[in-house]
Amino acid sequence: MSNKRPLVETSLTDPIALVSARLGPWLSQRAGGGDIDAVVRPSDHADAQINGALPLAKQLGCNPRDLATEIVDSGQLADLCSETEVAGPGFINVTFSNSVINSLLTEVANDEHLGLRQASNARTVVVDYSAPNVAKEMHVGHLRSTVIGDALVRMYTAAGHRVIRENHIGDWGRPFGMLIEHLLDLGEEVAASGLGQGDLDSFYKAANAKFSESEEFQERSRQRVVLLQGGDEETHVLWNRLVAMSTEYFNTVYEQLGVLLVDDDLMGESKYQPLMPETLARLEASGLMSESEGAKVVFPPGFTNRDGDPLPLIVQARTGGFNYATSDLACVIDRVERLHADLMLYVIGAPQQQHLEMVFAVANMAGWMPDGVSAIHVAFGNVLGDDKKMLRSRSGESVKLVDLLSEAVERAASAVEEKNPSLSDSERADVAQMIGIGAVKYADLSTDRVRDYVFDWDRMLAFDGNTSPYLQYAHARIRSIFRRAADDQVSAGAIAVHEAAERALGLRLLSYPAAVADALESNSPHRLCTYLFELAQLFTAFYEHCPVMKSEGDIRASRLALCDLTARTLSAGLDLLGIDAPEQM
RNA sequence: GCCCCCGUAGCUCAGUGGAUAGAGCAACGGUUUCCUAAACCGCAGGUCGCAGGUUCGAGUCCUGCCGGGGGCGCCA
Repeated sequence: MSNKRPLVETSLTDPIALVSARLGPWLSQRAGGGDIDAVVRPSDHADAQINGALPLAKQLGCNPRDLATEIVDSGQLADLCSETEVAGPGFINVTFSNSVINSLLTEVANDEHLGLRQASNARTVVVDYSAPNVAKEMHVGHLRSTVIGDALVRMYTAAGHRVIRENHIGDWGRPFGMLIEHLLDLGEEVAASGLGQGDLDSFYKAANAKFSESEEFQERSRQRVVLLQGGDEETHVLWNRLVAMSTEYFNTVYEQLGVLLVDDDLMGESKYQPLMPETLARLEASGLMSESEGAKVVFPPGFTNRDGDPLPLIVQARTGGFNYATSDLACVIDRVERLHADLMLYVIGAPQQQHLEMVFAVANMAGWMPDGVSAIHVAFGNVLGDDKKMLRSRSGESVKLVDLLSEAVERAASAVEEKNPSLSDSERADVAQMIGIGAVKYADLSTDRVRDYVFDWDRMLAFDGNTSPYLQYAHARIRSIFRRAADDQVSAGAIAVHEAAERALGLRLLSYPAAVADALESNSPHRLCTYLFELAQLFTAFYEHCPVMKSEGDIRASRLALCDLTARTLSAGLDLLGIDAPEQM
């Protein structure tokens, strides 16, 4: 039961949710018990359609149209709907009454959360995302994890949950012997000037090249790993330098990208090292662990290798070393027992699926994930170039994230310069930052995350279509109305929809909490993107057909209020995606 | 060989077991003394990869194929 708690509290201002809540108990009583979903959905045929009569009629063995009629005649909908009609095999098409829409809109307009309620049963959600490697460049592969994770953090927080961000950086393991030796060879100051300025690739590559060329360097590196793992003080000082230089660099990227990650969120591989022996001991004690080919392993059922034999999760290598399976298991223990996580999200690429399934399976077998605790792999696909292959730079290397972001801002700046020359240099720079970064993020968030997507500058920066600039522009247009309205001493008032375009816009505004819920429940930010795009389209239709400043009295006050609510909804929705909404552009 | 993911309009993508599968872009045709035309309206465009099955009802669920991508023991 505990894991059936809704992640987003049912909206009290969404008429679809109200109808659903109203009919649920009635249907349940009619069916003689059990939870019955009225299956209320937005409809092309009316404001909404109720589909629940069909499956229930089947269950009760009665005629679906008769049951639909019975539902209509029950009077349950009388105060919410101005029209109800039984259609087809047993659908009920409903039209919400304008007075209900008006009062709900006025209520939402006065709610700083726009109808989104705080979870009454807040969960503790750990979000594992970004995870760059120390002394290695951040590339487009980190973009997806960082951007999707950031959006999820913002959405869960907005829904009232306690969210713990964890940046599981790669700061431990075999390569660090080599990296520390290279640091010593270069001298710390030289290394600092390179790493600090974001030239991580050449540092790593140089170390790697030396490693493959020089046996002497290899030997030093091996010894250095031993020193590092043995807790040698001088080695740890050097290692700390290396980590600090990298994380400082990561922070500049996070700042440019506008994500919430800070140093307090760092929870690298190294942090779990001390927990590994105990993790192993607990596996041993549980009787799950066995030995295979010299390694300590656990065989979770249902996984097989190339030859069809059981596939082990290796928790201790033949050499005695721990690996990422061990640390991921230690991670589960830490998150459940120290952080008291209810829900653990792993924003990690799709190729890791089997590994994570095995880790979760073993953690479950060991009893480390009790009832009510769940772990979800929030998987994502690749970023592709226009050749439909993994995005690469012209030289064939992976694209540095910083280069990609600065190009986005440059492209946005020239677009803004062309379209709005009246902005000052500093205004243009600010706006270009919001548009450029927003475009990159939105392109990443607006399609189903599990699919690959094609990275296309022209499409993501277009001011038409399902893009961030389009949404930002819709917002900026509304804000410009209020700059003028301020001069006229007019203000927003109670909302009363009359025209079809007003009504359609108003209804969509009321479904903002449902859109957030949809996105959250499937950990799919693109559902929120789709909602915001449709909202922006409905706004432009409204703005086309319904004069705002040129209307008068209550109508103008109502339309101004609709404009204001739309701007706030766009801004809030974009904010949940980690995207800024400029006042002008 | 086994397992996972993806396949929807020319292109990029939405689509919660519900009615006639929708947007955007591109193309075509319109709208401009009008609040930001960076817009809007219209028109066209589909064997939802293929074949079975479950269901009152399948793009959606199940099975098998085809095509693309990925994974499959001591790196993370």
